[in-house]
Order: sequence, then C-alpha cells, then structure tokens
Amino acid sequence: MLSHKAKYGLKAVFYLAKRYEKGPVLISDLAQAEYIPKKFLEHILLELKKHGILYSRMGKGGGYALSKSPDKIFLGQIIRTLDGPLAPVPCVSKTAYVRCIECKDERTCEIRKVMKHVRDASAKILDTTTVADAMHSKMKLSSL
Amino acid sequence: MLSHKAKYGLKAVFYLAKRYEKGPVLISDLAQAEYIPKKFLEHILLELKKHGILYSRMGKGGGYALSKSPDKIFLGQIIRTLDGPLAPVPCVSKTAYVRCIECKDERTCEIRKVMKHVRDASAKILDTTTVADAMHSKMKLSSL
DNA sequence: CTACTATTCTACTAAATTTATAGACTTTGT
DNA sequence: ACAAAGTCTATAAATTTAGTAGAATAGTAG
Repeated sequence: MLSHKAKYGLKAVFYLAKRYEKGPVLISDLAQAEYIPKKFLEHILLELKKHGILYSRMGKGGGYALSKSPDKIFLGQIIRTLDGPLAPVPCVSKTAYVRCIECKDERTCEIRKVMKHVRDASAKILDTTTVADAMHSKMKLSSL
Repeated sequence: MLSHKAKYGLKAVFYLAKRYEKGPVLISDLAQAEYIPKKFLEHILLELKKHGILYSRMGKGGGYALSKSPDKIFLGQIIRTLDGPLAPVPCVSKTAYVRCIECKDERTCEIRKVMKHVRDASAKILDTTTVADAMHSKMKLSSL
C-alpha cells in the first residue's frame, strides 16, 4: 500500500501540474485545496524538491512549482522518493538493492523469483507513465 | 514492500510444500529451519490455518501441514491473508474495496486510474502463480 | 536597510502498525 | 495421568508513519 505521504505527494504534483507555467503555488494554498496537513506537506514538498521534481522560491511571490514539464516526470520517481523502492522485497529492487538477511540462498529463493516479476510489472507501468499521461488517462501501450 | 509476517508466512508455506504428504511439521522445527521467531510464527500459521491454507493437529504427533496440494494454493491468497489487499490504494482493491477519504471524486482521480493498472498487474501474477509453480519456477504465460 | 513573506531546517511528539514474547489453556496420543 | 503440541489472550518492544512547533534563512519591495 502507498503511504499517505506518497498519496499526498502525488496529489500535490498533479495540482502543480495543472498550474504548470502559471507561477509558483503557496504551500498553504496547496494544503487547503487538497486537504493535506500543511506542516506535513512542507516535508513532502521539500523531499520532492531535493529529488529534482519540484522547484521553489522563498519570499514574496514565492512558492512551489514543477521543475520540469509534466510529461517529463514519471510516477515511479515520485513514489520512490516518498515511499522508497517499488519492489515488494529489497532483494529484487533495481534502484535500492539490499540482500534479504533471512535468505539462505538468493538464487534458489522462490519468493525472490516471483517478486521479481511483480516488481517488473509495477515498474513497467510506473516508470513509463508520466504525470501528463496520468492526467489525460494515457497509458503507454507497453505497460498494458 | 511485503511485511516480515508475509515473508515468514511464504517461507513457511514453501517449507511445508516440500514436505507435503509426509506428515505434520512442528512449529519449532519450522521456526528453526527458516530462522523465524517461534512465537511470531505461531500467529502466522494460525492465520493461515484460519484462512484454510494450512491444517494442524494438536498433541503428540501433531504439527502443521498444507491443507491442500501446492498446486492449489495461490501466492496472492497467502499474501492477502497476512498483509491485506495487494492494491496500492484501497479504492482499487477488488477483495477489500474502501473509498479513499481524501478523494473528492473517484472517477476523475488520476492516482486511482494508474494504481488500478498496478494492482491488476500484480494480481495477475500473484493470483495465477501457485506454490507449486513458484517452486518449479513456472510462471503462467498470461502473467508475463 | 527594514519589514514582510514564504520556504527551510531541526527537533520533537503522537499515533499507528509491526514484530515479538509470555504464560495459561486445550487437545491428543499413549 | 502425563507429556507433547497447538491455541488463545494479553501485552511489550520496536519501528514507521503522521503530524507539530518554532527558529533560521532567503528573497522582494519599499
């Protein structure tokens, strides 16, 4: 399951995508519009900024905006930033591989084999669908 | 990510599958063999039993065993029993649908649309792959 | 250079969930 | 009756998730 954090983050990005190139949006406005606790949203936006998805400006006239156009931002990137790897088990993650401690032998682990397929299936969708795609309900054929 | 509980549960089921029709296995033996905390494993096995996946007997000569043959047990069933729905968001779960509270309009929610695909892709694998399939690395063509 | 606005950062706190343990109880076989 | 094994209830410990507070920093306009 996605955490609230990731859901909030996705909502925020979609909100900003709708206002792309219309100037920065205030955290307070975003929080109010999407029913997200403001202080919690601060953390989320900051993380997304640090990962290069958002851009921000301080001071008057400041706020948050997308750092690139919605058709350049993949959903997988947003989710990984906020919730960590897509993989169901760490030993099949491509972006954050970690060996499973309990695992005697990775090569013969039944769980690993199946979960690799699950990871690939999810990644195939989330790493080919952009924010723009999702807004217009366009899924890449390859992911269906 | 799968919880430890689900991982332990899967390991236990595979262990029992290897000993299918060779008489019941003691919790202690299973715990030791798979490096699972015994008391925690008790709960897990009990849940799997209550969901009809395992069978058990008390008293001398007792223990746990699969309640049906490994080619009749789907991985999705095990994971759902121990970790809940496969769906990344509750509003796209087929087995445990719950409306998202923060969601203004389900029909236009961008997150929902994409996550539905993700859920379907995972379910396609986990609900067509049996314990026997996983043991022999046989994936259904439909899930690839 | 001052006032104001808005993000950034650090440090918590609270709640929920997950993981794990303890011990009494029940069932079964001999 | 006794020992062996799962069952049940309760709770504790650890971790993660969610949320809050407030000072620090940066930018803008005057």
